[in-house]
Amino acid sequence: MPNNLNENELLHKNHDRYFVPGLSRGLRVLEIIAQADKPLTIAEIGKKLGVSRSSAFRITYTLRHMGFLSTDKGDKLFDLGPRVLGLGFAYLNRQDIIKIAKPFLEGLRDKTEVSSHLAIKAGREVLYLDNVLSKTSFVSNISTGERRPVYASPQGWLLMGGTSESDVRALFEDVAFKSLSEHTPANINQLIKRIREAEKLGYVISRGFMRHGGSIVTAPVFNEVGRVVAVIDISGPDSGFDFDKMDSFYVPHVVETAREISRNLGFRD
Amino acid sequence: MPNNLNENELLHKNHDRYFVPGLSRGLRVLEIIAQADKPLTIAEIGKKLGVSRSSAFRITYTLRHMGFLSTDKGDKLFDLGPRVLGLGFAYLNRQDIIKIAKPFLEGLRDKTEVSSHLAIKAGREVLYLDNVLSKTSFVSNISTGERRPVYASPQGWLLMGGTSESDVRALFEDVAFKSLSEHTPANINQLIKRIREAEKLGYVISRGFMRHGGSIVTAPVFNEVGRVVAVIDISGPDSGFDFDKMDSFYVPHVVETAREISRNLGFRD
DNA sequence: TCCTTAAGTTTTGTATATAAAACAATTTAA
DNA sequence: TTAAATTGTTTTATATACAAAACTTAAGGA
Repeated sequence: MPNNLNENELLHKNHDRYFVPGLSRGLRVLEIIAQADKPLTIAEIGKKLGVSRSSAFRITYTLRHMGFLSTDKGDKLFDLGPRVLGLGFAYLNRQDIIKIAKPFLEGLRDKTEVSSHLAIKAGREVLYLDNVLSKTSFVSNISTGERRPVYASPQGWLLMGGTSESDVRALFEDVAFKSLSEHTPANINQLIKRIREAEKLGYVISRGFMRHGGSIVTAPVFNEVGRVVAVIDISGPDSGFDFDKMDSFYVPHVVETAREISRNLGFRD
Repeated sequence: MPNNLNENELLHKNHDRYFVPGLSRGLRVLEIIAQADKPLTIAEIGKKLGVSRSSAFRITYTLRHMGFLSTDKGDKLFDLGPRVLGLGFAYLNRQDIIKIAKPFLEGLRDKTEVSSHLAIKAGREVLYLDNVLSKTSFVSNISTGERRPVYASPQGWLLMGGTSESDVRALFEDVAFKSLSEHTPANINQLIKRIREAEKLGYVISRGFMRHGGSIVTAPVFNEVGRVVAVIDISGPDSGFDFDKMDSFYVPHVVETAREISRNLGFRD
């Protein structure tokens, strides 16, 4: 994984002066373990991080004694510890937008009978902050905390609205565009086109996206200075939608709900 | 908060040799900000952490550039950044407890015909990790990812079992006890009483809790060292329960299911 | 207005965290 | 079974992270 090394180098070269390397590396160890699909050894961690075994040893030692990492009985394999949990949920608890949006999402769910969601942009990913489950078709295939690539999701395109072309290019410079469906843009130029279309239209409808038989209607939420700060959507299996009423029913409801949330964030049309 | 300092000292004295102080302090900055109910300045962070302003500056600089902290427009106030979210949810995804508990929760649902749930403690909140819907009485009013205040829920009291009185007081020191029903403790003393009762009894029955016409039967799940790590419950509208069979039927089933899950986590009575 | 205090930033000498190397303990291969 | 390779741990010389002090800017108070 040369990516890990590159990111490390990049951070070091750019912000050398005040950087605390031990901290940076420790947090990246947590993410490396989070992304790995199995517990890792010290040697593996060191290799992925691009540091010596002795340094990896000291970092894991610190994290383990603090409760951010746990080990198996032999102290050979490191996995995430319970102390990391507090951080993620503390973040969620402070996002006022969740509390503000909640009743509107519930209203939208009740009107459309489809699960509704709230998401923001976190780096190159769409991050789901809340989901309100449909009462009729029980399930949503998205849960709070889940992430999707920005480039490959309609919510992501809306969230990039208002971003300059050069900023978009900078953000996706070294990203491989994997084709997740026929709608996935294959390169940056196609992505920029999608972003501009979504921006102009003010909503996105997607059918058969990311997985078979799922559909999405999504619209942007603006803050007091008119920037896109979040998106809401209704989504679920195709069986939950009446496709004849897409433009006349679902879209207006989603767009209007997004606008109401925006107004509660201080947005004035 | 002298606690922060003490913990720091302790860690240093005990494990001096291989400790990475920058990492330890950075993570504690994240937790300090997570626990604070407002964004903090560099000076405040330094004070709470017990380090100089210049060190606090370097730590926040590092965390901010990595996306673990965000700042307001003036770069004066620091709050948690979106990157922390990934860590918490990665932990949840790996917690075998959800997979281990699932079949037992389903069995409990089938026997009792009431929706069953799994929850853990996350800070001052009860966090629902899984719900298994009743097939007869329509819905559960709880969904995965939802949170309830620890002090106001029977599950929360059980989850606080084994916690010392002083730790309980510290945790709820600055919490306002809102009365959510006639069963809600009105202050810390009443809460401690509830916790001890729940701990002694080994389960909690609650009728008309949190909302009209809802009941709960809940019991604790223990890990291999006998600590409470989770709770399970059955809950739903009163219409789903046969109240004559509370003690003879529902309670034994819930308690026994909790014990089976505990055994699968390594607990030995 | 000027003075005082406080907070953020930068510089710098020094205490110390770090990576390499050595060592110990496993695991793998022949 | 023995040798070679790999991994975890300890030591240690040195590169560097740290706290203090200096500097800069902003906020209050008289």
